[in-house]
Amino acid sequence: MPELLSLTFFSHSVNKVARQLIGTTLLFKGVGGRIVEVEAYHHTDPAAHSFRGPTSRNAVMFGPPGYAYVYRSYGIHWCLNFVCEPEGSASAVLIRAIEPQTGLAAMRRRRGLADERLLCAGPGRLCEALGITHAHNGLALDAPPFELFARTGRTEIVTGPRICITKAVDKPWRYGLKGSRFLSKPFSPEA
DNA sequence: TGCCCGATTAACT
DNA sequence: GTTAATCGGGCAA
Repeated sequence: MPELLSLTFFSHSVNKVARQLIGTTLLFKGVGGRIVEVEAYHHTDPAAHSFRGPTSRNAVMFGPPGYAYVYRSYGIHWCLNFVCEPEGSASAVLIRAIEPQTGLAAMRRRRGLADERLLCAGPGRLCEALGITHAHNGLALDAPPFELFARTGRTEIVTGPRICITKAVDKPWRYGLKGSRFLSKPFSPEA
């Protein structure tokens, strides 16, 4: 069985952790799969929620690493982030897509009749499939309902510009599993 | 206080 | 390609 991630895994630079998270297995209440796409958000980055300082929404980002930051996007969807770096850095990794592996029936039920490729291909879709909401904001990642298992074997990673942002668009802080068909959007050029 | 916009998605034309 | 759904934060007044 792969190694369970500890909180110290998250205490490094947000781009390093983002890269390390590709291939990691994420389970929430026993449902989930392999992480295939993430994006890094550093507090000095105008696109980050923490850029303009703490608010009630982003408070968790200013706390210690290894905790879940869940926020509402466009007033509709939930998005899951992992807080990284030493406490106070207010940096986090947005989990954008996973490859559905465990609990497919539960994911399909929550998402409706979506085909498997689209079950978790996007931050909003992923949270809906796993049943993650605002109620889980601030939970530790090394204890139930979360389970995170280190990747095993060789992992080929591709990078590119982040998606659906309007600031700091040039930063190549999107990371993906090379060749995965479960990405929210392809990386270009897809090698 | 009010208005605009966004780390999105699905359902249109 | 375009647009609605829907709400917290930023910023102008």
